[in-house]
Amino acid sequence: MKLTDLQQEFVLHFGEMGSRWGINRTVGQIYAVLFLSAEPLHAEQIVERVGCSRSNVSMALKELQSWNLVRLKHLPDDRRDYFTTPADLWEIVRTLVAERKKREIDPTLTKLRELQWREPDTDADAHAHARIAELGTLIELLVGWYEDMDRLETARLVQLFALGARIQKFVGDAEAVVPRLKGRRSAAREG
Amino acid sequence: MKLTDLQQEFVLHFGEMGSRWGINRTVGQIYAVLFLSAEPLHAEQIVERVGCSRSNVSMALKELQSWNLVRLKHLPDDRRDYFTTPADLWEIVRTLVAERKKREIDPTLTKLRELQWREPDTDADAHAHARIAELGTLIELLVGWYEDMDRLETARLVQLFALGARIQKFVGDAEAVVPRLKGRRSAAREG
DNA sequence: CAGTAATTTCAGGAATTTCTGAAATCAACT
DNA sequence: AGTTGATTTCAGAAATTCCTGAAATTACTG
Repeated sequence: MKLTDLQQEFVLHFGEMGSRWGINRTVGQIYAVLFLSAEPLHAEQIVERVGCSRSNVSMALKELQSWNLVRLKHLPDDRRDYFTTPADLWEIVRTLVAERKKREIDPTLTKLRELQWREPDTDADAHAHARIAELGTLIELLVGWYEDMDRLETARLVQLFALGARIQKFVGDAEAVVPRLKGRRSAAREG
Repeated sequence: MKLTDLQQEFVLHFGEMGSRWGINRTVGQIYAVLFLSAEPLHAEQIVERVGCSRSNVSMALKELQSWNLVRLKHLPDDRRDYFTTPADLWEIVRTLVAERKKREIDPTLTKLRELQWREPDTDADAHAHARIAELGTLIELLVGWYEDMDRLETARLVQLFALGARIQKFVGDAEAVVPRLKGRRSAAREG
């Protein structure tokens, strides 16, 4: 089956965006095809739709699997591998964020912590050392927030995002009632 | 001036991470050098520190400027361009998120909206069309939340991130008092 | 305007990434 | 074990990205 114009355009767009998203064109296109398809697809069907070589599809699927972005399925009496993307878009978002964090943030956080152990050698190092520490603290704050959010049920997550800045109002109110909220942070997190 | 071991290691790390972050090694290294430096640096000083060609530094700085990640300074009686990164890390985070959104999200959102106009051609298209619409809605929700957050003062932002999941408690409470919060969303956003 | 210092541009070479077809591997069935 | 069909691996070709040195440009100075 060939793609409709609508689908074609979506697929080509994902291919073009691929490089900005840190994946290559084929991977982007294949993901798009799977994302749009109502049915799981096997490799040969993907070849038809994106028009690249069979081996390229194989490699791209491996890449998508390493990102946990596709699921492998099997049909009865058919030994081919079929692939899909999750129906739930929030699951996709969670996966995407988790994987990007793992690849783009975690190695740096590890390195920053490692560098913080070092005593600053020289005077000029003092500033650099402080800067590294500050960056580490900031990233830890953001990662901690993310981990908190990731634990929430999707319904709750949607609610918070939909609230947007109006969340502030509640926090402001609550702070008046429960002062020194910040001080309680680490204790509360451990629970 | 050569870099200390501490600085060298940080700079090399940023160079290596560059490809995962969608920038090249030189750009990553130069950013790292500027980030650590207590003083603004001119191009020749950067060449000394990262050990690449003068022209490469020029191109990399242009790239960093296109990301708004560096600031240009001038010293009295010195016509060279000096570069720094903002002292405030939250400003850096804001810039980074804004630029990544601009490059990685906005073009796709535009495309999705464009494709939603199209009538689904065939039956198979119906599913694809629905999927595209769903994705558009999700991204709009996330972008709306981001824009809301971006309007907040940094102190407020830090407060919210530090709260993490405990924010939920307040929202839950508030909902009991002000029901049908969701329905009020669009009206409130326009304010 | 000539001279000088700083920066930018750019053609082409180096390095890296992506893609392909052929061969190898794997797994189910006889 | 042998056959068939699906998938993976991999060496090298193709494409892309990155980097350099030389030349051009910009902008200040005397």
